[in-house]
Amino acid sequence: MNLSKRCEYGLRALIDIGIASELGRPRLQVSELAAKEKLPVKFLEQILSQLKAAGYVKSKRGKFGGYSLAKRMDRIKFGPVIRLIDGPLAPIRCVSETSYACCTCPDEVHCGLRMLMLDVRNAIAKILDRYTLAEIVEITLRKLRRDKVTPLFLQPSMRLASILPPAVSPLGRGRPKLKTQAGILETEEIKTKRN
Amino acid sequence: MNLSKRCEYGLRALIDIGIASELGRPRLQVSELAAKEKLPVKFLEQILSQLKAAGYVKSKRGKFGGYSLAKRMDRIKFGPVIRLIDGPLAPIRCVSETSYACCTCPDEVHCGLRMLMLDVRNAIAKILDRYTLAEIVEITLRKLRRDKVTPLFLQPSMRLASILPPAVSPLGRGRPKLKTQAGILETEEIKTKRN
DNA sequence: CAAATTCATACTTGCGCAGTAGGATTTTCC
DNA sequence: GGAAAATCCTACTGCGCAAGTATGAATTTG
Repeated sequence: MNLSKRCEYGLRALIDIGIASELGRPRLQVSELAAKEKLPVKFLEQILSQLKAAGYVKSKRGKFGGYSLAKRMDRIKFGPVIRLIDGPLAPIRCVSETSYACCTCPDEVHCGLRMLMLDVRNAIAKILDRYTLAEIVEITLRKLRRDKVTPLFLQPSMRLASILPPAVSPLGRGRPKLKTQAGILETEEIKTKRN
Repeated sequence: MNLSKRCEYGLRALIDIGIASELGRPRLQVSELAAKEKLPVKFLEQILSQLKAAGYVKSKRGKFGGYSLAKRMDRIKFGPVIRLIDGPLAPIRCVSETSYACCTCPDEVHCGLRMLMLDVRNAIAKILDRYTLAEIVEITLRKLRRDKVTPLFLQPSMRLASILPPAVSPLGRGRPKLKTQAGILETEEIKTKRN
């Protein structure tokens, strides 16, 4: 049930670019991204290259170049990005929608494990194929603003509150609707219970 | 989001032993299990050894030996078994309940990826930590009976319908309650849409 | 004792993850 | 035009782990 580092970094980058973009800096450099998230520059470079090839980001070369989003944030769902980098969401191939392969079991129709894993796959896909980058960015910004934290790639002169006054998006769009399902993302407080 | 073969085989074995047990054959040999699911004998042997060490099955050595369940089926949940073999359910460690590890990101509280993955983890755990072997076995048996299929490790002389007459469990317990959530497992028909 | 089983341990083989390395190409500024 | 700063491209590496194989010891039954 693991997300690869490669995929994790890729998603982090997308979210960061999305946030910066929403705050008026549509383009970020690989070195900035790597610095913020503390990850290897050259590795991230590769990942962004892959995301570019898949049409999620576009780049500008040379001095003051960098990466920006290639499509609208509300059109970027997480499921497809993860599938691109890590392969199918399904725990086992015989329940994959996008890359089915039959398994070794004698009777797929009456396979208990398959039924269980189909449920798991659907639960995962229900989340990852519904949430868009726009929603995650919006929620993150709301939390940042609530706690008066300034994102790192903003110049200290740029204040988050002044850039994004409460309840008004700089893009003029209303706050995205989040009527997906009962999830952490909808709640204001994240209860971080560990053990 | 992958389940390892090792884990898959282990779960298959548990389910098979559970089914056989419910049908009056509480002990199965590794060779039988391997033959039914078409998987390598020695590999499966290793896996069962691990499951034994963890207290899920017990074994009898020598001629006519084999493996049987070491605890009640309704006490065996899938989540812990998968954690045993494959490690944490969480896609990234910073949202793992059972083996948390902080990640490289600068601000865990405001990390959008973390919020998303926490939702995914919870969705997975909600299924795997709720369903028990007893429920999966019951559902499988019901489907087998409905379609008049005889499990392979039954002698042809043993008829499924005679062993498990409709709506009456040989153990005398009623049919398990499945009020978990809307899932494939509850529905009678599995819609196997692929593409 | 012989056959059939589990038990224990070691070994193999290949692949994929997580990077490194080095240079080519493009863009901007002086 | 040239230097600096970025992306782009390709190759390479280390190494850990998944997925088995292999061999034999210990145990149980007939």
